[in-house]
Amino acid sequence: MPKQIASEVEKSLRQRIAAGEWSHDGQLPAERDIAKEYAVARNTARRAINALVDEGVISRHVGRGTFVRPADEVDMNDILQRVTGVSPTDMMTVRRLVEPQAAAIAVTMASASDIDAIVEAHEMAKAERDPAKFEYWDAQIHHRIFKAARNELLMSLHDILRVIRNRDPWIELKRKRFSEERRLGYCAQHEDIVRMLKDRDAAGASDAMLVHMNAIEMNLFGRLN
Amino acid sequence: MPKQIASEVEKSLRQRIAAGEWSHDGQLPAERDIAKEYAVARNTARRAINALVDEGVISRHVGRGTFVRPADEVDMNDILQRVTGVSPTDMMTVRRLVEPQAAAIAVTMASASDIDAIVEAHEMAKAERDPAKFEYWDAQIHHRIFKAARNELLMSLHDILRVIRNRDPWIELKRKRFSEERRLGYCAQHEDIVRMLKDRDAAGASDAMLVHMNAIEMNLFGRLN
DNA sequence: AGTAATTGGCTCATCATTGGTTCATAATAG
DNA sequence: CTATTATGAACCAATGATGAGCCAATTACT
Repeated sequence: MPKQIASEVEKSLRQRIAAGEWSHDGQLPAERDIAKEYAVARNTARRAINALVDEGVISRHVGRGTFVRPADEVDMNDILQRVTGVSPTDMMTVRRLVEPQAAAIAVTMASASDIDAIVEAHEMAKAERDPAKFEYWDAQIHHRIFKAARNELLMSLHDILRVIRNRDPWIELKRKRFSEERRLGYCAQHEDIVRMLKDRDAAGASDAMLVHMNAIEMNLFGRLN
Repeated sequence: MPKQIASEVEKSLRQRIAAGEWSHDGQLPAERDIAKEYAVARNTARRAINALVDEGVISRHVGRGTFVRPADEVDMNDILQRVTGVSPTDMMTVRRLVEPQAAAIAVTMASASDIDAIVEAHEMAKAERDPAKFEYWDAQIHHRIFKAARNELLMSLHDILRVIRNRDPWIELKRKRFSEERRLGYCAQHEDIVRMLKDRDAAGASDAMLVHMNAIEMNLFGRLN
């Protein structure tokens, strides 16, 4: 029964690596030997090893062998830990840095349907007076702009910012500083951004987004940093 | 007797799933085996299973099997999983977007000792001809510039970029495109950046960093995107 | 310097397993 | 009788595992 033997092998290898079995010189046995040890085909062992390589746990070199990679001085988990408690000021600084440029890139990369999707989110936000739902469509506008930039990494970075902003302290902050007046202000700013995107005006989109970021920051802190 | 046998089976399966009978690896027996176990036709077992799939309790995959649906939480780990496979082009786009601005912020936020630390890394890089060690100090320069910007989030984002670039495919790419000539070019560009930082020239630092990013991109791809 | 051995990279044909689908037939409920 | 459900069988398509072979980079040996 072919029940993902590869992932079993992968799990086992990961454990053995973590246990330091090959920490002496960092070299794992040859693929052919690993396959023999687990009594599987070499291709199966390879798939297991591939997963670990993709994860960055090990590295391979033709003619030399497979090696345990020295742990990054900074690993993803540490970053995770740090990033969750980031301050609103830092967040806004980064947003002000990234979002206008993302909008500019979106201008050059977006397809017509990307623009349509952004416009749709904007229309939804305009029509929505309930704070929570407006919040959702607001986030969608920004998300879709990043998506329109067609850069996976950029999108992922934006996702990280979003996740942070959905954490508890942020939700409180946003709720307290929300008003119908401000909602209308945001909508007007979104309108400008969307127009620039439609006009394919990169500099204009970037500027409009910066204005929007500044408005958000003013509303959150009562000042710019 | 055959009256709603399917829904009897469905009920039984639902119970067994809830009881955690297959929670080990989440895999249910093959349809043919379930049918055999309940002594019903495969189609009957299928109808029972269909109901659970429609409910979202389980999911099926041709050639693999039927699985208890893992609770799907879209969180930070998923994002980080995604970013690990990002393309060099996307990476350089983001670096070109972020690093010049980070340099500009660093100009206004850096303490004297922050600048010293950057200068030190630069001196070390200049003195180091071994590719791997130069690579290290090169990374340190950029890292310390981000650190000088004194923004936790910005630093974390940069760390994420670094971790990605320390993955295997990137290491290969960097190694192949490395030469002493290019090392000297990088050093000269670093020199410019450092000078602007010392002079507290934000626009100059940003420009110098952009020049550096473009040089890296040229070396990696032979062109700018 | 040149050669052989080792090692990862890659492709291919093949097989077994598994869900996806259809169909003709039989049994049961209303 | 009619409609629904169950049965049993067959075939399809996707997936994963296998084993074999060859290539290319690197190392080790002569």
